[in-house]
Formats: sequence, structure tokens, C-alpha cells
Amino acid sequence: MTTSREIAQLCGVSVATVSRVFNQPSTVSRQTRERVERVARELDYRPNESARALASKRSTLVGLVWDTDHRRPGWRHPFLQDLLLGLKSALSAHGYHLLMLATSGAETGSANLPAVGASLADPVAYVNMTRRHHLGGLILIDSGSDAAAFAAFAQSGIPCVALDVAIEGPRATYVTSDNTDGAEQAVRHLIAGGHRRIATITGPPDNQPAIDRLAGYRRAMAEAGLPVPEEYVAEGDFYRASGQAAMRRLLALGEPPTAVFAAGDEMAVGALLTAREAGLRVPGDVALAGFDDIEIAALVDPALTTVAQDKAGFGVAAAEAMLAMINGSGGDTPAPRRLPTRLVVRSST
Amino acid sequence: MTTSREIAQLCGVSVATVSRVFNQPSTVSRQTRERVERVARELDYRPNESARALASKRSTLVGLVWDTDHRRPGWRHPFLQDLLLGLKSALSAHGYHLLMLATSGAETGSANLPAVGASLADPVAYVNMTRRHHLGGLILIDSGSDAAAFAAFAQSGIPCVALDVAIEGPRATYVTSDNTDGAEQAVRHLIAGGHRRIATITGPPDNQPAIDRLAGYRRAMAEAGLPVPEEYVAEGDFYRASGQAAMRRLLALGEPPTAVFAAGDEMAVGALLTAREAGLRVPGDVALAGFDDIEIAALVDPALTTVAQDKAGFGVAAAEAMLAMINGSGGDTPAPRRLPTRLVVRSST
DNA sequence: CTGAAAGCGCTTACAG
DNA sequence: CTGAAAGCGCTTACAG
Repeated sequence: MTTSREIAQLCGVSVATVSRVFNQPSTVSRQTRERVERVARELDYRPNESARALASKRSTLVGLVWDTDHRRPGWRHPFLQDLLLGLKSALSAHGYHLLMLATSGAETGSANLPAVGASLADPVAYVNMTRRHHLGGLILIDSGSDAAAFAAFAQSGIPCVALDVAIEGPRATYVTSDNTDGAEQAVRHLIAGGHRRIATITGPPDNQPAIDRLAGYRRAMAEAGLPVPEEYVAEGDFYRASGQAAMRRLLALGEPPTAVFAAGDEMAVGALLTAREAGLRVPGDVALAGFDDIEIAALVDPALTTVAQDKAGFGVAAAEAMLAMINGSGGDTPAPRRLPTRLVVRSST
Repeated sequence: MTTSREIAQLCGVSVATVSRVFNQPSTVSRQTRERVERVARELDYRPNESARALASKRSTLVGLVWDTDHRRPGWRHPFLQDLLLGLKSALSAHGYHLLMLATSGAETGSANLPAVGASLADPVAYVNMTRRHHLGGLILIDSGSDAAAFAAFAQSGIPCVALDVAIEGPRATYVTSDNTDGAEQAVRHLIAGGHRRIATITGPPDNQPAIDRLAGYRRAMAEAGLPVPEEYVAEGDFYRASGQAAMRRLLALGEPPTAVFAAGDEMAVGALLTAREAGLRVPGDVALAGFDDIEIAALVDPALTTVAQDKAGFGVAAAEAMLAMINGSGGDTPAPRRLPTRLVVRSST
């Protein structure tokens, strides 16, 4: 590994000048700058990240908080792969790397070293990791009910971008899909298909996207002047089994719905299975729409009408917000972003 | 952030002693050690990672090489989420974090700073990143045809663990499923079901798991004394569309197979769709088995018989191999691991 | 068993 | 525009 000292010697300048060429190029004369740049390129020089972070207190790392504790409900993210891909490529384009922060398992840490992993039960641990590594900020992926911990991060002053959960703080923002609008589109589509008895299967009541999707359902129903009897709002938890259970309850009703909007595709698939078991034709006897457009949505029979999110765009938007805060002058925290969704009509409606 | 200096002052010792308590505890008297440990715990002290890495030349980071260049064929990993989960939790348990290394996009790097991202076309860039960040090693995920680049990493002396691709080098090893055995199990199962005309849809011919699965198919066929006409080996690329195309070719044969083993579930699903289109009943007219046990395998109709890999165990095994090399005395590179697979019989056979 | 000192490779005021 | 110097917070021979 070539060091700044070697470059400096070869160019007949001090290491300070070499450093300036890469950090405040405008303060260096064009002549020296070009000389240093050329030699650096030839020797494939790049500053040592540990030294740079130590001296400048800023690294090129952005932390990812994604609690994978087995003991958590830990629902699988509907599109983690695309999300990571978007995050990573947008960060990469600006020279940043994504650090998946260790989460403390039961017996984290060696016998001697203090524990290294963090748990969302103890947000301070993450804050400490952020400072020890001089991370540029934290990207927060909700794994179920991390809102409280995320709020703590947001207050710490560390740049934070949360996905699908609203946070606020001096340097905190979030990215989400326009869940309300997406749900509204789906329910309007059902209404346009002639349905009037339309039920919904919701996500967990403390989950923001779930709340917003329910609001979209209610709004579309209200717009059309359709009633929403209490029993038509069946609670689920985004998992398939809860969709099955909710669908059984709906079908057992005196006046069962002729259409169901499930706030997540997994639940929609569960509802589909239950309808099939009950001998109902989909969409003939009951129409079904979901949310997320996960891979299996297109594959079940009948293929599921659903609301697609901009999966990779989600990651890109989060990365952009983070970079804006890192490079920004400080006061300019980006506003929350609400990405548009798109109704994908298939044969289940 | 409390520093080692503060701890030292509070304990009335030198920073050297504080450092020793955490790095070579046996060289410190029990009395001082306990005092330092207590104070450190009270102040929630943990060493600054940048400083530690700079001074010791070793960090608590392990790099993940996963090329996500859009221009690559970039087939989606069949179970990236579980893989990451396994990796992350096993690394976390030993205080290591996973660093997703930036890949150079088209225009990586700011105007002034040298480009930061690396491309597999230029393995040296990754090697440099490894040294600049003092990474403990590199975990290599193949995204299609990275074998050449991976071989270069393996020769660099950096601890490397590849997933599903065989590498060798002074400190290199790999983890894979027992693909041959898994395929053999699947094909034996078809044979046991009375089939004799059994075809296979393969993965790319340069892909190691694809090669091994084909070998397993051949072995099972040979064991049973069944012929394998050339046309019964239909090449695919692991994607669904290739499974459809291959299935069409197989069905057009003079003597079409009565059973097909696809070397990947996506292709098996493609084959299933094609069979359905052709008006064939599965498994009545043609039985189908896949490989991977991805989520949709259980969901298609009929549900797919397939070979399940130990998804999270994959990540754990890779992490363990890496940790063994990092903490090992040096000479002891772990032997490649071949994880057992498990046949999951469903209704497509 | 412990401390003083050098050093890891940078960055950043401070002078000039 | 440039350099000398201090410093970032640790670790690690080297003495004692």
C-alpha cells in the first residue's frame, strides 16, 4: 500500500499538500495538484481509511441497522434484496460503503473484549458504534416494532434515514411508499369492478405502512359512499398465516365480502389459499388484491392484483437522503420522501 | 465517547495498560485488570475502531464482495436474505461486522477523490479496499461468472471464503451445498416413482453448482442403469424463462421424458408453466423436481418437490470459516465445507 | 507486571 | 500556495 508520504516524496511536496489535493483541491496550485494527481494515479494511491477516519472523524461508511435477532418476530422484509441493491449502488456512486452493524446475540463479545454487537433494546450501543467507527450515518430498517429505538437514534443528532417508519430529529428523515394512495388505487379498482362489499385485511396496528394502507382503504370506500362495517376490517400481521385466519373470519360473516384488499401480498396469498380451500373461485366468488408485488404475486393462480412499490428506488432514495445530510452544510435535512406506487392488475380481480 | 486515556487516568494507570487489559489480559495483574474492566464498564468504554485499526492493522470488519452491477447478468441470489442473516449473526457473535463493499458504477468517485468502488473486472481494487480498511477478510458471493476474479483474491493472501464456487489459495476456502448428492436424491426419488425417461434442465455449464447437480443426475441414472440420451440434458441458466424454453424442447422430443429434474427452482417453475400451457398434468403426465427450495416452490400448484439447502447455515458456515482464519495462527486454513441437502417431497412428483 | 515512547497514516489549524 | 507541527486514539516493542 502506498502512503501519502511516498507520494509526497516522489512529488517533492509535504504530506499536507498531498492531503489537500484530495480534500480541498481548490487550495492547491494547479501545477502541484496535477503532479500529485498523476503520481497518485500511477501508484494507485488511495488514502488509508482508518487513518483518514481517525484524523478527520469521518469515514466513508454508512451503517445499516437491521435487527435479525431470532427471538424477534422478525418478519422477513418483502424485498430486502432489491432494497440493498438500490442502497448499495447509490452509496457506491459516491464512494460510500454499507456496514451491516452487528447485533448482539445472547453471548456477544469475547471473554475479554466488551460486547460489540448492539441491540435495539439498547439504542445507545448503536450510537456508540456509530461514533467509534465514525460512520456517516445510519440507515434504519424496521424489523417489526423498532419505532421506539429509531426515535432515539433520530434524537441523537446522527444522520438517520428510516425506511417505512416516520422519525423526526435534527438530522433524521425517512423514505416510504405512498401507502395510502396505493391502497386507495387498489380499492378503487375493486369498486370499479362493481364490488360494494369490500373488506380489508390489515397489517399490525402499530405499523405505519399498515396504518396508511388502512387509511387508503377507508378513503376509497368513503369516496364511493360505501359502508365499512367493523367486521370488514380484519387484523393481520403481514404473514401468510394471518391472512388465512383473517380470510376465514371474513368468509364466516353473515354477509361475507365479495372482494378483499389485503395490506400485504403474503396475507393476500394466505387469503387466496383459504378461498380456494373454501371452494370459492377467485375472482368469481371473491376478488383479491394485495400490496407489495413480491415475486410470488405474479405466480400464484390466479395471479394477484397488487400494488407495486419501487423496490430498488426505495434504497436509492434512502441513500440519496443520507448523502445529502453527510455532504450537506448541516442545516438542510431532506424532507421525507413518499415514493409513488403503481397498481398492477392481474387475474385475481 | 470516552477514550482509553480517560480510563487510564481514572484508574491511575497508563493507556498501555488499558490497552493490554483488552488485548492481552493475561499480561496484566488481576487487580489492575479488574479495576480497569470495572471502570470501562461503568463508562461504557469501547476502543475507537479507527484508531485501533490504524495501530494494530486489523479491524473488526469483514468485507462482502457481491457485484450488483446492473449490466451484469446478475442473477438474483436464490436466498440472499437468509444467507446474510446467517453471516451477520455468526460474525456478530464474535464482534465482527459485515461491510458491503462498494462496487464501481459507471462514474464512481467524486471529481477529485480517486474512485472508491471496485469492479470484479479489476480485482486489485478490492484487494486495495481490503488493505485500506484493514478488513479481516473477504466473503465472496458469486453473481454469475466471477470465478476468475475470485481466484485472484484467493491468491492475494487475504482470507477469503467463497460461496458456491471453489477457490484455492494460501488462506482461501469455500462453502457449498452437497449439490451432487442433492441432485442424486431428487433423481432417485423420481426413479423410485417408476420413471425411466427422466430428463434434466441444467444451469450454466460454467457454474459449479450446476456442474455438480448434473453430475448427481447422471450418477443416479447410471446407478439405476437408465440411459441418458443427449437430448435429455437441456441447458438453462437458472432463470425461469430458460426453464420454459428447455421444457418446450423436451416436450417436443420424439420420446419426451415422463419426469424432469430442474437444477434450480426458478427453472422448475418455468417448466411447470410450460407443462401447464401444453395441457399436461403435473405430476400425472410429467413429474417435476427442482433445487433450492425457494419460497415459491411451496406455493405453486402443484407444490414443487425440491432439494432444500441449509440457507442460514450457509452463511453461518462461511462466517465460521472466516473467523477461523482471522483468529487462527495462520497456517490453518479450514477445509472446504459441503453442507448436506434435504429432499422435500411435495405434490409435483 | 507496568510505563514511556514511538508509531500507525492521515488531517487541520497555524504560520509564513 | 505550502510546510512544519500537533494531534486523532489506539497498539506494541522496549526497558525496567
